[in-house]
Amino acid sequence: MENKITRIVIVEDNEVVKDGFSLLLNSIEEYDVVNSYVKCEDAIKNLKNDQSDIILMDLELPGMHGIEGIQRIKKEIPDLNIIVITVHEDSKLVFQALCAGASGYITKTANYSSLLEAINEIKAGGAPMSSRIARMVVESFQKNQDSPLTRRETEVLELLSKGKSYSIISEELFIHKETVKSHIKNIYFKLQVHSKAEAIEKALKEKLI
Amino acid sequence: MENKITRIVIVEDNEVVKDGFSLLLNSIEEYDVVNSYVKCEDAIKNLKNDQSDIILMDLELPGMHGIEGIQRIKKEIPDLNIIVITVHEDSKLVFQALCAGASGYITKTANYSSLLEAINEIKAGGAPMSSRIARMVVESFQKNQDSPLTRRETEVLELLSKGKSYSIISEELFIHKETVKSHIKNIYFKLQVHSKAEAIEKALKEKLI
DNA sequence: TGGAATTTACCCCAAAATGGTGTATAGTTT
DNA sequence: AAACTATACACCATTTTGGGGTAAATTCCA
Repeated sequence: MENKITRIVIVEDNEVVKDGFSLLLNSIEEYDVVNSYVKCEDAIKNLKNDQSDIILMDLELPGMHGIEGIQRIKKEIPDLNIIVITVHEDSKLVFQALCAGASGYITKTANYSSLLEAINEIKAGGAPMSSRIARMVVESFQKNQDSPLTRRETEVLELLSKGKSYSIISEELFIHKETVKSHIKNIYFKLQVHSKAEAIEKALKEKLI
Repeated sequence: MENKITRIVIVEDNEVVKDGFSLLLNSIEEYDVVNSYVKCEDAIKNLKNDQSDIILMDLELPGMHGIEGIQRIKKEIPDLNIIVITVHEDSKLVFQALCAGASGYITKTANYSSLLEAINEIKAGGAPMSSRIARMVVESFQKNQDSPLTRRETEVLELLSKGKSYSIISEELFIHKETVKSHIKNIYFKLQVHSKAEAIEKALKEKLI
């Protein structure tokens, strides 16, 4: 198992970076950069031929955007691991890439060692991320610990945000439907809103649920 | 900056592990284990006195559960970094801990070096996680790339899941209200459901939205 | 280029859900 | 003792939802 060669494909429009990565990785016995492309489209065309285990991918590319590319590649070969390598650290792109199917997200840095680490991480079943990205990802889970809502109200709002009606909520919480209504009245008052949609929007934005 | 001592608190009911960690960390110049506890309650009582930068925390503890403990600690001192150290890898606990405010989640292993790495990661503003945990976290973002829904249907369902009514959805998508209805009818048919709540539940479970 | 899939739009209708009033009691926590 | 929380009920108008149909324009892909 250990001496199987890891086949790598690179998609990167900056030729210098692309060739740099190729040289670096090819200089290592266990890695083989089977192909490298400047455009997603070309990488997708040759997916079957390349039979790669890992794709290193930039996001801002000529033609198809990297996010779209990730989606198409994962749709075709779900087990292929894609590592995004970019200069962008803005959260929108990060989450879009992860949603699209990226298994790692690292930022271009001067040192190549983090790239090698990332590839080893992926091979070990991990999800390599640079420090800041990892923190962003973890923080996206964290709830606001200073919610104005009580425990019960939060619970009700959570069910409401799953599209459940007052009746269903009352059944699931074993309380009267009118009680659910009371809770919702209080939620609306505390959040200063006047409808379900507004309440959910505000709750999501402030991470109350 | 670099020569500031990092103050660490340990909460761990296994005395052997607790003392092992303490010894290890105290043997390093820049770390100071200011206190260690067997129970969350005690750690919380001494939060102000301990003035720690980092808390290493087990989850299954006598008395208050670690998840609850994390919540209380973060509520009191939001900037305190908490690293969960446990044997459990089940996803529910991981996500609960992250939601509660943990900044890292590593599993107890034989080697201590990963513990030191984790602490360095945290100090560097990262979010240390063991490979499997990182992968779980990243996978939790990934959408199902084989959705039976079309782009537009997905869009409609996403808005529906935010509690928006047909009217609001139609306004936001600049289409007729009846068109929204058509999309929703098709969504229900494809997902084999008969209500909003069922559709959202199924969509969330199958990661269609 | 031609058929399939997608997106758009409309009709009817009854049941269900929502949101705004207002009131009130038991229990918990501080 | 006071404040907060969770519970429950009544009335009422408006909105929303879901089920039944139908059908045209557009886009995609083979």
